[in-house]
Amino acid sequence: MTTAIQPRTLKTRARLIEAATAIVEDSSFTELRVEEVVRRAGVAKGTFFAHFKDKDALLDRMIGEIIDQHLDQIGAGAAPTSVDQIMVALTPLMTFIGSEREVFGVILRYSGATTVEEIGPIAATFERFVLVLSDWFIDGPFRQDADPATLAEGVQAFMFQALALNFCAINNQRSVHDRLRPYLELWLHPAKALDPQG
Amino acid sequence: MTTAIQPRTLKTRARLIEAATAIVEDSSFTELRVEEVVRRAGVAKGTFFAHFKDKDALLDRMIGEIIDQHLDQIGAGAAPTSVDQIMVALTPLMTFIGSEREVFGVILRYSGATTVEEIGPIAATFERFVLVLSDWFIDGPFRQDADPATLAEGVQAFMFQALALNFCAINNQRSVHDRLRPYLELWLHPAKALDPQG
DNA sequence: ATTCATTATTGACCGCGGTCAATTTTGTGT
DNA sequence: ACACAAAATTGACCGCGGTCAATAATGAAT
Repeated sequence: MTTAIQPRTLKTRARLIEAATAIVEDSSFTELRVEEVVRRAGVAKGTFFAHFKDKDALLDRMIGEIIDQHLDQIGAGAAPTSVDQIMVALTPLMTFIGSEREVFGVILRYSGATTVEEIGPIAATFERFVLVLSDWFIDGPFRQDADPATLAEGVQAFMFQALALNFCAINNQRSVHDRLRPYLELWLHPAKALDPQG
Repeated sequence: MTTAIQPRTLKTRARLIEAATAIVEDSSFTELRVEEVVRRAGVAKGTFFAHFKDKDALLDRMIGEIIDQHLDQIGAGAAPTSVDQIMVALTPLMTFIGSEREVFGVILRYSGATTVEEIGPIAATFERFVLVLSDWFIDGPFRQDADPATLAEGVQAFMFQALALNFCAINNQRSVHDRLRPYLELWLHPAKALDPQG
């Protein structure tokens, strides 16, 4: 039998990712073209698709890696003790997700996986997001009547709601921050909301 | 000056929409092709793009109309007095949105408008969604410490969260319903959640 | 009826993602 | 060294959304 995976393969894949990264640095995710990637990498078009199922799979990997780096930062800091601190902690990630329509689009498409075996990088980061945030809600100064993971999922939902509305010209006068804060206040401090003194 | 809009125009547009509707009935939104639409309508490809900015604009219109019909139903019924009743009321709309990945995708893309003048049908329905649901939260048996519109936006966010997770193979064992209920319970009945007897 | 500016339609063409049969490269057994 | 099968690469090709200069149809003014 022959070697299952050749060194050549890894080298080519690295070249493709390198080329793609350079393109994003030069312009943006939106303007990334497969034909430009293979041109810079010096390989044929077909080679690209031998390495990535489709263009989105490459973006999935690149964007997933960036999100993971943000989660490293989020997880490394001390657990927030207020909604404001939560928003400060989440800001860099939200800024990235909201930086380009294309990025937001890919994340929305890839937040779900088609089959269990094919859980992509982005989908994985969203599981991780819930794990990281759940820690904040165990014994934190936030509501204790709910499953921490459910609270984390709620924060995720509100984050996307705020970002989606921000991409919408009708109501993008308010910043993502101003939009997210009341959601989180009501979600995480229902008692305080019921009674401002409490 | 000449007539601003010719009868011919309306007729052609109607033929295009008719053809597209027939295709969706025959197959699905996913399999709708512009070339098939113009073939059935008996016009050239360029004509399509003289009537619709792009393919998404047609889908925006078709899907927006369907969502509007669901909102008619939702608005016509009596205001729900429990989370379960809310879910019953929202079920037909959620079933439609979750019926096809393509439908969900178009809605996510078009829930926001690029410019204020270009608020599309789907974006309009989401403003209407908030209006309709806000009515339920004024003087209803739900939390009274929050702006009704904010509560409605929260329901919207959770609806999308539940739908998005449902498209995800990792965790689609739970139904959309089972996923949505705890969110809404915690969102709309924080006091009850704090004290099960209350 | 004829002119003429405006509007609608046409279809060849392009961009770009994605496919696949043919070809080349690679590592292993002899 | 050589043969050979598996793996990697190639590039012509396709599908389909979208463009645009050229052409045709329309209706108002005369």
